[in-house]
Amino acid sequence: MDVSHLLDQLNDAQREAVTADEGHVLVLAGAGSGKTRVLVHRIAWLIQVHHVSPMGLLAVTFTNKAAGEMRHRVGKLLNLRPDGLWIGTFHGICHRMLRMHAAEVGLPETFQILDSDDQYRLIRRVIRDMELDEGEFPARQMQGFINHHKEEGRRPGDIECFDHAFQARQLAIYQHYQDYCERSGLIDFAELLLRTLELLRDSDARRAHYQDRFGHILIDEFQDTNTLQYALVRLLAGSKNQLFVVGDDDQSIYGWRGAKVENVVHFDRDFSPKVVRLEQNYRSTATILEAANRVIDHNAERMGKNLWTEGEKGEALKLFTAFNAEEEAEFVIARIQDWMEQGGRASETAILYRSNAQSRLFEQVLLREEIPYRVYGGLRFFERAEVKDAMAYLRLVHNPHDDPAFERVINLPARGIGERTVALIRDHARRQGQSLFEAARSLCESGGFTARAGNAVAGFLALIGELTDEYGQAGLGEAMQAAIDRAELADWYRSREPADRAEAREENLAELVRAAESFTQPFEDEQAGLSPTASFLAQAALEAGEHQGERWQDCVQLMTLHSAKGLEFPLVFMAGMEEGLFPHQKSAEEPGRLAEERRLCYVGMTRAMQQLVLSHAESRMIHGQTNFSRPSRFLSEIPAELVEELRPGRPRVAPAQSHGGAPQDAEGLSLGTTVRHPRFGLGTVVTIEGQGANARIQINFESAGSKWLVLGYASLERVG
DNA sequence: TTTCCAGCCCTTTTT
DNA sequence: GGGCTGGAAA
Repeated sequence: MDVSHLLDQLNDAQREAVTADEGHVLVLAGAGSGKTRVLVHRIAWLIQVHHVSPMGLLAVTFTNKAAGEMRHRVGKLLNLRPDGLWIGTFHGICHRMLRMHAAEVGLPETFQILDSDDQYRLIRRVIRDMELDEGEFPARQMQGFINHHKEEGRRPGDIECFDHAFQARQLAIYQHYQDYCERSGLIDFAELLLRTLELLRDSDARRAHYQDRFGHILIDEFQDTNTLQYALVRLLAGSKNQLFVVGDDDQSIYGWRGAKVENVVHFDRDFSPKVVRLEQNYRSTATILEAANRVIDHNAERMGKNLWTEGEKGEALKLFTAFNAEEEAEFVIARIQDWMEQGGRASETAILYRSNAQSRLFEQVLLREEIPYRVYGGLRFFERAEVKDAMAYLRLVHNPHDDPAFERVINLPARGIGERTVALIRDHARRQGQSLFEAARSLCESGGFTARAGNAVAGFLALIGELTDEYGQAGLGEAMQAAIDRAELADWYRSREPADRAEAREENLAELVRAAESFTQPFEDEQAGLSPTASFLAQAALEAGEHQGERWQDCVQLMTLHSAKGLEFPLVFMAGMEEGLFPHQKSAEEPGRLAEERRLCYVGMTRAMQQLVLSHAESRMIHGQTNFSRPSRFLSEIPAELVEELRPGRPRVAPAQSHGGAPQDAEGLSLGTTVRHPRFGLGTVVTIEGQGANARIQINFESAGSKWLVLGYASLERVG
């Protein structure tokens, strides 16, 4: 068989990884070195050359987006849909296994996944039920405590308690929370993994089954695996299956949420894999790579890697020092306008920052300049309050014992069921070991409520009952619509929120109905015996959807450095390069955390394809107070010869001109000249950088403010 | 029961 | 500076 199409487009190192024979493989894949390509081609290679059945392959990624892309690319390369091939996230794959063996792991058929918000609310509920001080045991912190232990594979009984009253209470909260989940058929994200691990560990039959099935296991972003995930991988691998692991220790930026870079080293030790390094970069200019390499060099304990490229040297990095954060934002947006003036697209530019709060200033300027932009982060579709409200009704129809769903909508919209009444239901439920739904019903029947509350609760129960009865014949979309209509959710938002806010919520509800209507159950879910509703609910929890709908628009991309991982842009800005902000204050003290900040810097720098612009402000408002800070230490780790410093804003001659060149170009523009621009009108030349058609000049326009323009493109007319 | 305001917190995020 | 929470007032 001709397999040249699988190898043609690969370089030597990539080919070595793709065609590796027997044994495990560890691919250390630098940024922009084509790791997804290697994974995709490896899968195709195994299927077409080694005739491995797609059924015998398991490919694991960290995000649904990555899984989707891999699935798509494998299909395209093989020119068919590889049915039976399991490609998914750790959580998605564990979920599927648990559905197939629900009874065996002690879960009801209708078990529901708790997302972090559900989990947080439930933990807060538990703490209140236990009558503990919420100041001493903040729910956020307890959520961290529980998830941390679960991710290390520890049940409450596995945690050593040194007879500390405080520690004992923390454990009690974990235990109560867990009991609550068991009772209501709920499972949080970490539990998906832990339950699966226990299933494979404790059941010889199941372990044997999956070990026999998956002869080849491929894992992406291995540096992001946590303890539980690595344990799962080891269990699934057994003694004979082949692991193909791709990762980059230099891009490990999630240590703070339990990821263990050490797993890369442990893998090397535990499995003695063939190690392949992908160091040729296909993304950035040589200058950008050199700068990034030099920064990451300051980290100790690296596995060692040096990115190189056959491509252009490219321009020097730019460094801008702003007086304050406002000026920094003005500068960045002016450079983007400049880029667009020259024919660049807004979507080719990204503004990266360390913390979300930094986006505000950029948004203000972008809004004023009427440049479309998109901010990553924030709430995603299925995390929006109105969507969760409507989904809670569907959850109750699917499983009335879903207490978090019950709590969410028992009085939403307000139907006169207050805290006292709900407390009564909770209390009854706890004493009877029932769900809130059952407790409410039995209290209704036994007349345990006041007349007023009783009517209200009966009304709510009847509503759920009606929806349940009708749902039998209806499709998912109709059921969703019915729930929204009957509950009168839209009226509720309209009655208590400003019109634009309420309208946005209504639009989201309409979108939710559309999503339900067009939902097609994944083939694998159907095989695992899930009902379409169960599939839909699970997917909403596991895959919360897009941050914002308008992807299509050509707009500037704003995001944190963390969310930029895996992406690339021709023009990248890294803003807020200041000590205290980046590296962040809270990470600066510990060497390990500082190293992670430096990796974050490396990740940011390697996003840039053509141009990288770094900026810092001498002062900025943080928490309502003006802070003064020094430039980030990472800036000083970049060799000076790779950086061009810009200091516009101050009326000062640019460096290029101080070397004797006349501060004037062929068209006779000089500082102070008045010019006319077709769009921006009249303005005064403030700064000139460079010469000839490539010269960049800053002009203070009378009405449009300060702009940076490239002389060759700007069609300026000299006035007077 | 609902609504409003003062006081609290404040790094990064996917599942 | 701004978003969320909980306690106090209507």
